[in-house]
Amino acid sequence: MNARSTTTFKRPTPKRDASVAGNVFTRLVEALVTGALPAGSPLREAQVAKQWGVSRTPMREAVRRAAEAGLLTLRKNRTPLIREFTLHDVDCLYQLREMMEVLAMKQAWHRLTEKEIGALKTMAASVGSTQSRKWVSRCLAFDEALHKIWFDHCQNPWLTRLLQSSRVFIRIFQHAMARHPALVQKSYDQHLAILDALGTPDLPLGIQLLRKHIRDSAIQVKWHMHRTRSLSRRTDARSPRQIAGV
Amino acid sequence: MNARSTTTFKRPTPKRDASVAGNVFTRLVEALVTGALPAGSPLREAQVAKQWGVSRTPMREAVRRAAEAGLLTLRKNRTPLIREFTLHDVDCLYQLREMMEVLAMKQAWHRLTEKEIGALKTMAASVGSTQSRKWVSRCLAFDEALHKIWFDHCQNPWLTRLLQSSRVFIRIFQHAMARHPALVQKSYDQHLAILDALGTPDLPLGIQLLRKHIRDSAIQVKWHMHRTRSLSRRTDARSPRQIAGV
DNA sequence: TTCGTCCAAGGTGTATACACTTTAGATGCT
DNA sequence: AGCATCTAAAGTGTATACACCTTGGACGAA
Repeated sequence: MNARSTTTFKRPTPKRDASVAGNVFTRLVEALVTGALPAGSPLREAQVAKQWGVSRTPMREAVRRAAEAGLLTLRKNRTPLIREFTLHDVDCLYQLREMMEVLAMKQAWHRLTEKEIGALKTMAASVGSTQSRKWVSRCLAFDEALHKIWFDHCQNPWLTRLLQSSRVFIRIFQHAMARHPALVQKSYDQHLAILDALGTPDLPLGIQLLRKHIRDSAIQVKWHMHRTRSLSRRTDARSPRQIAGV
Repeated sequence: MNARSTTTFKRPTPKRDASVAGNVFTRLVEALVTGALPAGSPLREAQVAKQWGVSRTPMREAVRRAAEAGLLTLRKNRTPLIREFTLHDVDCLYQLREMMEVLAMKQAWHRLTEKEIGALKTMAASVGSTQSRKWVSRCLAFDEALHKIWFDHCQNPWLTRLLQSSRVFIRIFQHAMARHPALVQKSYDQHLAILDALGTPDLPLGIQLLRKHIRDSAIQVKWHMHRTRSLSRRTDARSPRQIAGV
């Protein structure tokens, strides 16, 4: 039971965060994003802590942080549940995302340097072919880097923080869809269009493209959610219903 | 922190959280808002916990929550500091506030009922005269209730959460200014104008008034901050060194 | 004096013990 | 069998113990 600190601390070792709590939080978020800890299931902090070889204290801190972020739902004196997102949640979260990212883009637009944009274009060009085994992950990395540009240049650290938090939700929604090349491809194309606009002074175009991209993403997520849930409920595939609108 | 049911602005809300951690967090936020724990000073969790008669565990949870909200700054293995807000922070936070409240108002506009608006008008009329000892607190309560209307009706619980968090900052900024009747009066007047628009279908007018109100508030806060800091610097001639760093 | 070193005090980070609450299964009565 | 009740297991909430880090002052050497 005792992972003796005296014996196992023979060496400072990797220690990225240097804090157990921070590492556990990162690991928890990752588990939630990938579905290793599946939505809807209870999260017993003692059990997971034991499994991960840490005490309850840092585990608890991670759980509370995740709950604060909206990833878990807490009930008094009951074990936390991993949040299941509804279609309405998706609408809400993407509405906020659109609002925040548009503002960030406005603030950042005139501060972007040629060099950074060039780096992104290089990255975009090097995602490789659809066949490549790493194509999807490179597309997602490009996605991340592109959005990060206005996250980081919006000159509003509070907005940056909010955007980063919201990214976790996006990653959760994306994760399940990464298996559908058509969706990834469409997203990539839209990112390319935005990137092309970035160098120009045409901010309204950039905003328009960004809005469209985010709204289309929301629709894709909802379509995918609806489809997989229908499938999981009934074994037979029913006719696809229109769920595009709110 | 517990989101209370709507329409209960009558109740003083004794707020039994039944959880030490929750109560401590509430108390901590209150201390930060009122300045009982002054900005810039270190927050030693063991010390405050002892002072408040609780153990370090719930204290620590409260501290981490407050830090997550942006009220404290954490440094690894060092005692947390109570955040001091800069003029730029004010700009940033009010920019976000404007963005979020405008969206909330848009979403809520057509859902407000005559009854609720009537209740607000009653409340507005009953703030009493400027001379009344409770005038300021009634104005602030009216402020709170008015904004709460679109917080609660925006149909986006994630947005509601963000707005509620941001309210803490506003309260901090307001606190110091509550001693200036002229500022409270101006704010009250603007609130009245918004309330008058609420019943009408003229959403653009409402948004325009709201934007103006928020921007004016930001200016007042910054003006007040600048003024008090200049004063404190001049009178604090004893330690000229600590000013140089700013 | 001035600088460097060492050490103790005080603080955070983590582990563990304990108290209370919830829950599920066994038991007994009808 | 069906239902109420009791009880032990399991889980969260809180307190406390302990390890480590940081800091500031005493002390000695240059």
